[in-house]
Amino acid sequence: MPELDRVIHEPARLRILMVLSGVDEADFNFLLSTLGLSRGNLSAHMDKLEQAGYVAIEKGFNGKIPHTVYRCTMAGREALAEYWRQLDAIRGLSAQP
Amino acid sequence: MPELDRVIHEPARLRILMVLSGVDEADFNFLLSTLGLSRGNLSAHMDKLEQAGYVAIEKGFNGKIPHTVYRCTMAGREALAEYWRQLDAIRGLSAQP
DNA sequence: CAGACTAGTTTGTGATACAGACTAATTGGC
DNA sequence: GCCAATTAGTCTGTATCACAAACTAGTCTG
Repeated sequence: MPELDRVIHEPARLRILMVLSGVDEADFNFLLSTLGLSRGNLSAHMDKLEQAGYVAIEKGFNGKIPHTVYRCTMAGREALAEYWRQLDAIRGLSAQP
Repeated sequence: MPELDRVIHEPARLRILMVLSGVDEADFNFLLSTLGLSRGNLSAHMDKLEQAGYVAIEKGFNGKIPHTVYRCTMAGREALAEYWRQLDAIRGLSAQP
């Protein structure tokens, strides 16, 4: 029985990964406004994604204010592809005459 | 921002609904062996699905032993279809050159 | 009658999504 | 210079929830 990756399965993180996988890099505020999460929530999700090795976090400064940039790793892209495969498998679970 | 139906989004329940939507009716043990859940877990999920109005539960007896049959309701089928639509929307979130 | 099995349900627990409080630094008004 | 407000995140408290183990109710076997 194939199991869905719970790190990716969470809707907020799924959206984050989908956005990141299409965009090369994104900063905190971009994701914040794109996804409509609270800051605390976004921060927590990015932590999880980093711990899973799915995103890389680069902390720096934009002039004098802190600025964090997120990037989807190769492992993240692969896990995401695998996730969609598993979901397709489930989707095929119903239809047969 | 379209939100995924959390009742359906849980992998165990998604599988339950996919099976039920393709099968007209199924009993406890069939789902148990098909999905490989614990009895407690399956029972709890079926409760949730019933409370959401996605499955109908019919309790009866098979001879003298209790026998419960589950059926996917129309609302369940619609919610499931809507769920896949939302997921497709998310899936289209990344890809464009 | 005692022990084992069947079909579920209830309960306890550990994990976790989310938001609101908090920190640290910067900028603007007076 | 100083107070307030803003920015960029992080930390903490809470309420939910998936899961399994224990339990219930009743049946069957020896």
